[in-house]
Amino acid sequence: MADISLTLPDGNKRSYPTGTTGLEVAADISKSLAKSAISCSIDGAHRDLSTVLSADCDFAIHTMKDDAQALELIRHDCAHIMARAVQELWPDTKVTIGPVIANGFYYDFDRAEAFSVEDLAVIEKKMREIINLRDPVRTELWSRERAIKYFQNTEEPFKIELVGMIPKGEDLRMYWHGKWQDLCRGPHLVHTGQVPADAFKLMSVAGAYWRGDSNNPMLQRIYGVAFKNKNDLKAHLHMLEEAEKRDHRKLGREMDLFHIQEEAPGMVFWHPNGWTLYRVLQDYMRRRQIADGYQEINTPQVVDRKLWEASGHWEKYRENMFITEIDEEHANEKRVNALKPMNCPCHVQVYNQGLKSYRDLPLRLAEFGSCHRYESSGSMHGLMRVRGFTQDDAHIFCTRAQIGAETKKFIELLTRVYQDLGFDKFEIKFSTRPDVRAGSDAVWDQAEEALENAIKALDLPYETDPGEGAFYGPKLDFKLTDAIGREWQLGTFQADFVLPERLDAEYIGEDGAKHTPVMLHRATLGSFERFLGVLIENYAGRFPLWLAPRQIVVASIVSDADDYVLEVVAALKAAGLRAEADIRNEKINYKVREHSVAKVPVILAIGMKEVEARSVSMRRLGDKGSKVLALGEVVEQLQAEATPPDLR
RNA sequence: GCUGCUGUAGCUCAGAGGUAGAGCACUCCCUUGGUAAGGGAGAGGUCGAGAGUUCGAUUCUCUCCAGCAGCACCA
Repeated sequence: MADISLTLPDGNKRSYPTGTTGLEVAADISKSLAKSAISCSIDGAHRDLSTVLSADCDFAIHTMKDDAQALELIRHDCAHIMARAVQELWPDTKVTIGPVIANGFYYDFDRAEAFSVEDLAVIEKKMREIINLRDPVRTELWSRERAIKYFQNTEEPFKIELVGMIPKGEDLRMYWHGKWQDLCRGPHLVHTGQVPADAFKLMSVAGAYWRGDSNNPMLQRIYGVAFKNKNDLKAHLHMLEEAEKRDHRKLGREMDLFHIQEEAPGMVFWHPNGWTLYRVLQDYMRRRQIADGYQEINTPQVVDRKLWEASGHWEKYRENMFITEIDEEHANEKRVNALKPMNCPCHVQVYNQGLKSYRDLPLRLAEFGSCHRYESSGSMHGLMRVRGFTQDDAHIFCTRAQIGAETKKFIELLTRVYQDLGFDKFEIKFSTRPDVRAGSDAVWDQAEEALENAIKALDLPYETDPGEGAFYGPKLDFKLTDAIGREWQLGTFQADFVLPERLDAEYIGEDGAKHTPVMLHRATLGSFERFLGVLIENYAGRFPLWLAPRQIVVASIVSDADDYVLEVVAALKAAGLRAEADIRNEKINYKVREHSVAKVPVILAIGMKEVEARSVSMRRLGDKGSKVLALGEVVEQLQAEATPPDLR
């Protein structure tokens, strides 16, 4: 048999007879390597050690020290071991798929009875038993027919469907550990004992549609996390606990920012603290936008269906709209109105008042527009996904030639705003023309080029999402990652060739003829609600002074200091700071603790020493100690710090 | 919308077929204490809503509403 040549990662070459397996190579290199090996890479592709080598290649043996490969295998094998455990415990369960995901894995099952949280512990126990068996993992290539026949016998309808989905000509691979068998592309570990028995945990059960389609039956998905060792698992669970602590819903309650109640699902009741935060952010955005050439407007929230029919929303978006019908008893005429789900049609109405010249363009109309959308009940989530919200919306009416400059201008604004608010990193997604679209290819060419060139000119990284643009134009989406690692699409920038035409927007060009302007829909924060949710989690409630709803509490240590406390509060307020007095009959320890828990950034403690010296003892949130400073000095320092970034 | 779970005092949660309990918060009293909980007393609940079973339901059953996790959705 002819030899094949393997190039190892260190550059050395070794020759073996064709038909040698990865494991045999490992054994040939060293006995200990054979023992610690978990998988191999053949020309960069991750494979089982049992893979038969049949050609010259770059070859590498992986051990548990190779994080990427080790974690992939551990998690994937965990999914299989879980599936086996479940089928051993409840043989009537049908298996489907079980992929690796961030930090772990899941497996989707079909079973008449629901898995309970208590079942998870039972399954975990069974999984440990399987791991302890150290069952060797065996694999074979099967023909399509044989696989289908097998799954018909074992009554696994989902697996039969999967076989049907695998492209013709591709091999089907079967895996076994013990008697348990599954269709899988692999690779897998050498034996079940290689999965660390103390580094995985089953986390939750939830429904998931078969193949992600809501027309399909719902399966039961069990989620698990798995790591290389117990410490990594512990660290991950700890991270989850920390993430839970900064959940904006929890902080919203603790910091008395807002609440949502049954009578108005998905609508926010802002409390004084939360509304202060909201207003500080809104005032900041308003200044930034006006400085950038926007004009602020305000448009109606309840608008006759005729406008929504004209804009196309009635046809395309009706199921997400709140419709209001006027009570016939009180109306002469029956009208059907909708709460606006978007501001754009109203903005065109403002644009349409009076004839516009090309000299008026670009015309930037901004509105903190209150919108309502009927979101499905299961999709709502605190402030992140609500039914009533306010966008920092604006529409730029411009010529096609102006798209590029406006794009660049907007991205610059957005970058500055995100930086000011503590987000240094965001991703840009550039979505190009979909198959079904309005407008000529020439117009799309021009718009796509304008958007892309703007990103390039600013030297920002972006990724292109071909075909994901709206039917009316290409778009840019701006995504932030929050503290819990979730990605939120906040900012957006969309070119629109359709709506201005539908709603008869026009301008007189240099040539004296009427033209249709391009409309650029854009939002920086997206909605105040969602953005504040992200902001709360990003700062874990510990806002920089300029954003903090409660900035300073001045607390007396003894009641003889109360008058001076009130004087200090007055001085701080006069300097435009948000300050409160705490002259309750409580110990300073108690006051410090309470205001620290409430995440007030600055506590000024006042005892008789401070009264006499006309000073204050300043404690910053999170600090252990305090600093004594002259009153005037503190006012000046805090005032500077509390100045919004755009006014510094 | 779908699957599962949950809904008891302002908050976090315990509880049982015979109309309820803890801690914190709140009110009052004592305490004037120097940087993350001083002590005592008191008040506070139609046990998410409706229907059914039962002598009796907050507890069991059903329906609805809301929340949570995930899925689907987010033109």
